[in-house]
Amino acid sequence: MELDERKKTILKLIIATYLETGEPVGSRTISKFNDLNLSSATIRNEMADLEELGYIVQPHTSAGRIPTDKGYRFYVDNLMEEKEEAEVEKSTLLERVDRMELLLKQVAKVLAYNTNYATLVTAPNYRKTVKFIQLSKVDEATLLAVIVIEGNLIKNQIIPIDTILDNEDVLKFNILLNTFLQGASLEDINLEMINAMKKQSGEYSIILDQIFQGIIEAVHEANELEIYTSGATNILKYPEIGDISKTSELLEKFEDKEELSHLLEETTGNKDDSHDIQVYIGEENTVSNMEDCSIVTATYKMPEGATGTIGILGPKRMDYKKVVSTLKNLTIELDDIFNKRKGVNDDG
Amino acid sequence: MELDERKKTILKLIIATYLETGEPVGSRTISKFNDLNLSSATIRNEMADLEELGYIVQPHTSAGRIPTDKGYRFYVDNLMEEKEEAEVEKSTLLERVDRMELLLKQVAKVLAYNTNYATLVTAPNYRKTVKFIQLSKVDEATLLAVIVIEGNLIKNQIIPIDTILDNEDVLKFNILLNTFLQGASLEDINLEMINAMKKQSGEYSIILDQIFQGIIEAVHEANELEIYTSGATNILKYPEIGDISKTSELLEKFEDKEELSHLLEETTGNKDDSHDIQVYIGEENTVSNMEDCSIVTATYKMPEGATGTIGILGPKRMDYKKVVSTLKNLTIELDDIFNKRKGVNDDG
DNA sequence: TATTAGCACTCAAATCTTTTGAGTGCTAAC
DNA sequence: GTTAGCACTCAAAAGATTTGAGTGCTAATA
Repeated sequence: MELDERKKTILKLIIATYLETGEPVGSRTISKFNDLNLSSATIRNEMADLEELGYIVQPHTSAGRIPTDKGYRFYVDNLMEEKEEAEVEKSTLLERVDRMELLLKQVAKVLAYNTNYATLVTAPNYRKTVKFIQLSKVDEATLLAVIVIEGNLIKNQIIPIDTILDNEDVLKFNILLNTFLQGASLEDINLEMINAMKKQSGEYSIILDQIFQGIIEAVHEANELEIYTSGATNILKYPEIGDISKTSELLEKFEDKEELSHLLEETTGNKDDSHDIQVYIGEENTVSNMEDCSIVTATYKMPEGATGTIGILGPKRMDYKKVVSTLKNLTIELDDIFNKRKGVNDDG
Repeated sequence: MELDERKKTILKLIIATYLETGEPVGSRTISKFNDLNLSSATIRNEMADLEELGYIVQPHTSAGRIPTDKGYRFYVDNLMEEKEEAEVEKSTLLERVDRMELLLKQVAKVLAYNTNYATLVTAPNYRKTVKFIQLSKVDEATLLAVIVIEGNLIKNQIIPIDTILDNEDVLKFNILLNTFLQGASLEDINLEMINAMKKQSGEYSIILDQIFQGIIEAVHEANELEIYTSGATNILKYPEIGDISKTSELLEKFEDKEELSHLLEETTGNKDDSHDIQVYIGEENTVSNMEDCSIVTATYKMPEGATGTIGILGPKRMDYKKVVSTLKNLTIELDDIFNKRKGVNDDG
């Protein structure tokens, strides 16, 4: 059986009403919509069909209907038209920030504030290259290495050393490091490369080993997938997600970057949706404890084709319209910022 | 009426039992302790006295007794002897970290993990002086200022500039900045000082203004009271703290650094306790929504007399013994680290 | 005089019972 | 195909009952 127009209308009304109220929707409620002009009995018949088709379900015999995952899916794919107005207020919220890290933190925050859901943002998976390295003497026993990576990601690393270095030594090391590492991709920087570099330069000393060790650590850190989250406590606002213990587990999961990257991996696999917005409803994602949640992710693009993800985690009964349109606006804004930034760097 | 020994013993047993079970404690339970050899009737009489004195209270007529704030207070001050054993496992948990920021984050984390309460740690209020400043060219339009502060607190600041600088300029600025600012206290670095410095050096340019602006911002940031927290979700584990909405408010408060610094201010005012451990029980702290919580804070010391605070936020029914002893051990360890570090810096 | 056994009493919490009402499916009429 | 009507269902709310841990008081005891 295909869904005819009337069934679609009724399904849409049921889901929209349920999204608003959170209560199972009965036939009487739907029959009251003027433009429908159908009695509750007719609605009941239609509802029985919709239930048979798996779009809605009764929590118990004498209750109204609530959407199934399949119902939500159909709603998101076919029935929901997006809100377009909300654009005005949002565009002012993102301040220009020239450090990617701070920018993405802010994105997560703004989004959580706007939607009242938990949000997560990953840095783009761009090829991270070293802009430059700066080695400085902090005191007799300590060096500081600062590594600036394309996108102004900055890593500081304290390097304890055994030997006292004079400024000339430090300068020499600086030149050595930058000669070899400037422009190098972080993935390429490993022990072998550094060994090669040592050989080629003819330099060798224990100090150099210590310094390289520090650089490797910093590079390793910089190369880790960063995930920025915000609004975790919003999860508490939606009791349907579960009892305290379930919510608590979910919250802990949300604090665990490992788990989150796992989640994002899973939810950004297939890019079949328009505008790169992905909606994962209920059990469509297989992470445990999240079967009562939906996850909406959007992909933003950097000029060189690198992409990052913005995600929203909320209850299945989520305001999909708002979330999708907010995400769209935000990715557009982000694309914009990255492209403008690129422009500044190239032209100015 | 004064508390005689027997009353003290009984009060102690009541509170200790309540801390374990979380259930109101009845006379029968207490009378079963062998070394007491009293009937429940006698205990009842004593309990009636203790209630009249305000140390315990009945949640309802036919229930056992639970401690009042006054009861907890007496327990903490006079009845509780501390656990001393737990030391062994803890001392290995703190890795040596040479950046204060990372160290304090780790302290918060370790403490939360050990106690299952929410924890907060403030950086010490030491006189922050500039160790050195490093200005580097990121690209044509951008400088990076790195400020290293005593205690290896590192601040990075991106400074956009209008004019192209060559390396010589940057070097010149570096020397200028370090000549004037090395060893300066952050509080002293403000616009006036910088203006004076400009005058005295005879340097003047728009670039310098932009650089100084950036430095001032970074200094300002570095000078803010940093609070590191961990284990916020532990709050969810103690249902007695309140229903979801109350817990949620508490959690949000715990994410708000402003609020937390307010809280810490309040709870570290009077230092009358031994070993600088402060216990604030229930309504003893006046922050709203925290009347069902207790806060235990400890003060750690840096060599120059600067101090910082470690705090634990948990339910009134908290394992005070464990918390106090854990905090003591941790402050000792911290004192140790700071003193050793100082040693390294001075001697090696 | 302090302690205790005994007993009637209290009251929250657990359990069971009843009522309510929103909602359904089915049928017969339109 | 639509709808009015009606018997039926069942979760949730409200009410009634039972249970049991705990109390305070009194009178007997050491």
